[in-house]
Amino acid sequence: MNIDPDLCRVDDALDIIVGKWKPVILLHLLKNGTMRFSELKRSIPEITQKMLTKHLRELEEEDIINRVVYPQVPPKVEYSITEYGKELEPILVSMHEWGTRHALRKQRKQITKSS
Amino acid sequence: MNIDPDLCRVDDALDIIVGKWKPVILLHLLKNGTMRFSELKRSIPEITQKMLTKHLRELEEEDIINRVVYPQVPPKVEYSITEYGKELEPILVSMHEWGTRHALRKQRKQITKSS
DNA sequence: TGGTATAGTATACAAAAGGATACTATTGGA
DNA sequence: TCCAATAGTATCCTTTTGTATACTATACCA
Repeated sequence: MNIDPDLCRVDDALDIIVGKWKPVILLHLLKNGTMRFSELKRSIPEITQKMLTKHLRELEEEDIINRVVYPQVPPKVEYSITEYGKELEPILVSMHEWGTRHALRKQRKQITKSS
Repeated sequence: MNIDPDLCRVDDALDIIVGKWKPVILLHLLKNGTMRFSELKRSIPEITQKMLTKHLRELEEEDIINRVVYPQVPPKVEYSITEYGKELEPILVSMHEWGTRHALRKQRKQITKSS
């Protein structure tokens, strides 16, 4: 099956997935169901609050995740994948599988090069 | 099936596919088999030579495409997908399909908003 | 003799993405 | 009375990515 390059919609999908922390955010939510902002932050220690907020907002904007604010102090905000967002899972899985093979291949290439 | 976010290899795959013109370059090569530099350039009129060269070099570096130089003047260089690179096709196809649905969804959202 | 074609490089610049750090409001608890 | 916890903003800076434009070598053709 061949995609006509002029009607290519790959970029529409990439726009959603691309972002330094987006895949890992999505995987955490797919794995754990519902998570608070602070739980996500703790699960991805290297991310800054700014980037976490930014990526969550972008994913929410595209209906990939839900954001629920509880009006209490200190604040509580919960994030979860939408049903629509779950349609991304097979793509993430196949990218993870391909990426795993690719990482191994590069590793082998390095070893043969240095020997 | 759940991917452990800490062992996530999605980014390894994204690193290869991401780049403003990479998907469209790959689709052209998947569709047409072998193409010369100038054919690709003509097929993607808005791309600059610099970006075409850069993306082709990066794809070559990762064994996704082959580059064959014919020692003649004016120069002739042919590009084609490697067998390994063809393993990316199912991922591109599913991203294209998801992207198509997503574009339609956004379009519908726009229409209902404006009416 | 000068123009065309090919597959690039080189240089400078603009825009987008990401990072570091400090700051906010509010309430309960020590 | 002061500190901790939560979910953010605001500001400034650096890095990465992409664009614009000019330039190259060489052979063929008119």
